[in-house]
Amino acid sequence: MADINTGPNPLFLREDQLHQAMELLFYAYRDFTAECDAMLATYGFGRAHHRVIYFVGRYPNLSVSELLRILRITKQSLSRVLGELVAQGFVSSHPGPTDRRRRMLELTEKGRALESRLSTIQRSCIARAYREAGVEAVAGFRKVLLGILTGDDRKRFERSGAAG
Amino acid sequence: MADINTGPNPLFLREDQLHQAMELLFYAYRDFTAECDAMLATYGFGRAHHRVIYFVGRYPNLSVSELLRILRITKQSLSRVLGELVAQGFVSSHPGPTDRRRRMLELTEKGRALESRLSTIQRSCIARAYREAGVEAVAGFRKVLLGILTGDDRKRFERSGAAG
DNA sequence: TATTTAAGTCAACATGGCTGACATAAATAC
DNA sequence: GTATTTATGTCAGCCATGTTGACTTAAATA
Repeated sequence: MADINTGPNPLFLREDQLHQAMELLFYAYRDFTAECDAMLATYGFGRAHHRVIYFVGRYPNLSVSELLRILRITKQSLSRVLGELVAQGFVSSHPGPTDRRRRMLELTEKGRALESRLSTIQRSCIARAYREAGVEAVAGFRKVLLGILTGDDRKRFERSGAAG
Repeated sequence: MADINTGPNPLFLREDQLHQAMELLFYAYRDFTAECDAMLATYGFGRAHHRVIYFVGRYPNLSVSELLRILRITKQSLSRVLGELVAQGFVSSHPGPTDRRRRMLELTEKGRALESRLSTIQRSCIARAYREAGVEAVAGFRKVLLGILTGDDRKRFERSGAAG
């Protein structure tokens, strides 16, 4: 079997590159979440709480059903973590102005403080990688990740200008 | 530190771009794993089994402790899934030639078949994204992901030429 | 021979997914 | 105006996969 790296077999090289990409994604996700997980643990929270805090912070007045669609989990699963966050005053939940069945979710002051601490950790992680990799690398990074997305999320990103 | 964006408000844009990167990583990981999870379920396996199959396939004769270091889980956690895979004949485990305490893990024929099916799914996902994004984008993608890695894994990748 | 190392095992527990069934209130259709 | 659908919440239980702590065994090594 041919050499993995600098062989004269471009097809095999491609296979190996794809394999490496899969692995990189695993390692990157693992390392990207590790620090926040440790921080969250000091609050008695887990990664699931982080996701809720993140998306509610990013899209204020998100409804429960929209959050469910983003996270792709069941409402029973969400209910557990969201319930804790609301009960402990990190997230507020109010009836929507037009449709009063919908709950408008928002971060409270307390929630924003936690979100900020978590964001700082992850931003510094991404910022460091961006700085080291350079501008063109960043554009490529975003482009490839976008290509992996399958659903509506992709369109949302493309609209918001992330593809550039 | 070089500017990442060239806008009228580089600081704000940068913040937003970093936020978007975090979100992209979440969506990409979610979509990247979804199809395999469904396939694994038909075998009664989960994502944890996939990781073991993947790394044992990629690094034949891996020892248990090396696998633990890669996955960053406890041996008790690993033992559950690895035990199932060995018991059901997907992975073989033999004493090492020099140090007989070490177990050399390998995929069996059956294991390679499953690994192949899973790889096909993920490779096509990455391959599509690569194809759409282009060669330079791919190099940037790998470069940024590498920058996110914190431990030894990074060195291993750089040695193996993944930095492009 | 004593110690360390690699691996395995048992028990108990936490997190965060899942399904199914059911309740309530508000919007909407007929 | 009643019937239905929709958004949300809740209870109960199950499963996958992570954790800690304690202990065992066999092999390598000091």
